[in-house]
Amino acid sequence: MRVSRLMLITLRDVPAEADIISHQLLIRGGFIKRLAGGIYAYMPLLWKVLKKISLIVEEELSSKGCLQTLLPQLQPSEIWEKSGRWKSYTEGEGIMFSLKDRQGKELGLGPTHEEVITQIISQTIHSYKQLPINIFQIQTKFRDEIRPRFGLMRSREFIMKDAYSFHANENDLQSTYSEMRNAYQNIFTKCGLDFVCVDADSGAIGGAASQEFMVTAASGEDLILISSDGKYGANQEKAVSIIEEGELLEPNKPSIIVTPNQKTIEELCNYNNFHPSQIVKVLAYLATCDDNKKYPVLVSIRGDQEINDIKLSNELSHKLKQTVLDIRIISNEDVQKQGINNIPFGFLGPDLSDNLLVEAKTWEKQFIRIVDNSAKDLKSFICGNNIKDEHKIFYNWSLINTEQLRCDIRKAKLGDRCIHDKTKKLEECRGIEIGHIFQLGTKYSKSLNATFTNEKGIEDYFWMGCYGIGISRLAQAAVEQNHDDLGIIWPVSIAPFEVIIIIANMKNTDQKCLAEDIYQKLLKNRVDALLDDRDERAGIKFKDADLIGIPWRIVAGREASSGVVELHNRKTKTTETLDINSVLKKLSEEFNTEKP
RNA sequence: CGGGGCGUGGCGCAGCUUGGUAGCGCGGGUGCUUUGGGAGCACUAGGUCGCAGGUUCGAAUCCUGUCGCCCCGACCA
Repeated sequence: MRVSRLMLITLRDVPAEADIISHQLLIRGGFIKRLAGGIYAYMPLLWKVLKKISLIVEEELSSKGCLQTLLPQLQPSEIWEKSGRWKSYTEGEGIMFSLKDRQGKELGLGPTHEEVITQIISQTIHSYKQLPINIFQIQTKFRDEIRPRFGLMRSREFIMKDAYSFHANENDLQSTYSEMRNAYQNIFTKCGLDFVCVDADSGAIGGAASQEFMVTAASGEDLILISSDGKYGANQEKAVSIIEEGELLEPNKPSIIVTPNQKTIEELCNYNNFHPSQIVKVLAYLATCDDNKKYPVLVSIRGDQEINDIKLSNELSHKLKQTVLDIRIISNEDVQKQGINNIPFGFLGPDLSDNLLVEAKTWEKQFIRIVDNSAKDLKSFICGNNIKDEHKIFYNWSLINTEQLRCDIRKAKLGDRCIHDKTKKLEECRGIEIGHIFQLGTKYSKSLNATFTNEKGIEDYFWMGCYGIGISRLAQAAVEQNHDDLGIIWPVSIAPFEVIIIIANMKNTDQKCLAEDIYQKLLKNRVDALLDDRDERAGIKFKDADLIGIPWRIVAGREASSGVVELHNRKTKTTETLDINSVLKKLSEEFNTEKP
């Protein structure tokens, strides 16, 4: 390709719309153009990057025996209703774009394809002899994000590779799952990325085991906790740890203390010389569920710890046997709307009476009571007395007369000890999620009634896995991780071009001829070369080459008349002066293509 | 959804307080000079100032509404 025909338009100024470096560089380099919030055009340069990433993915998955397909993006609501996701994906903060056709039939634009593929496989595959199947597509996905941002990192339309596997039993699923994990490691390594694989929450997709692949970067949206020995890594949403030892409250006679206006843990500690770890903090949540009911939830946790809303939501879903659509702290406003005015916020105890809910208009009339291990383990503690300006002290759980569901809903954090080795501590870093693999189990096959005949001749549900890679996000993550003050430094394997040849002065015939000669020979050797033949000054060409991040640069310049050019490496910033044959030889070796 | 900010040629911005129908830099075009790190000079094209009302003799500027974009938050008694 010649730069003169590339519609390359680079910007000198940093665009106002972009906040993080990768987004700025992609716009400045002419890789993307914004059409609307969270909707971008992939310009020719970026499209080449996306195709290279796709090719790496396709080759790796093919080698693992995966099939490629292309599924419909427009999907009928019925299959989503069957799987039970239509409501949670379209209502409230749902992420699915939905519409009605002229018949009034409801349709959605696919944010993911579990329903579609499950339906199709169940109609096609009937016997265990045809299993396992692992099928994938690379396609545009649509998600109506609450807040699109950072360019391709969180957009409403994006390119994703999604794969789905079908198995006769759980063992087979597990072996494909680990094969896919292996494939992902190969893919991201080939893409030249620094990444980690961490345990993850499976979120709205559901299912059992799940892991995420994260490109480490300071601007990452996810917080990751990793053990100092590297053996354990998890998204904070999922992370577990051993809690720090607290300050023991020596058991004594249980009593009531007066704590005027001491509503926060901090105030309580300051006035009474308590340690936060001696207090049971009680928070009131409201969970909105699939059945349209709103459940008040009372959560107890050790005073110095924080609640992980994801874990809490999962525990509630499990207990209520349905999806929790939303979970949030109950506000004063909520309480007033319900016509309940006597909840003594700031002085709540785990045994807050259900009688307070009698007047509630739309809420369930009973608290679901959950206690985190950290609080339940306390032998003697302080907690609210359910009366304004009063706390209990030296209390223990035998004095609390309400049934409590004990579980882990605590947010693991930096410095906590690791489960696998108490001497190791958790460290924090930020990551960009570029891949996610799930063992779905039989969740979708059951809800969509997708069965096959097993070895015994009995109808059985498919065991399923699903595996995603954010192709367009990966491209931007690569930029976030590989740039300098001059611009992008693409990893060679996914660079839009491998080599750029610059003609320093277009009026110099020697330079032009030499550059043209090298260009043709590189193309012949299947090196992906770009020739900057624009009638521009050398400086502009250098700046552009650096900005768009081509890994190798050849300059036909001053010594062109003697057949000598410069070979410059974008990443190492090293330059060699070589004759044309040496350049071709070196690059051919570099890209492992045929010799000239 | 809540809070904050911004909408002025393709891009980045000034002008708005104190109304008098637009300006700077980059970019585009033409010409000359220059030619190894975003050149210089000259000429030139391009905007009814997001949109809709209102106030006024007169609105980019003041008022009301509306739309769009960006940022922060969705944090805990």
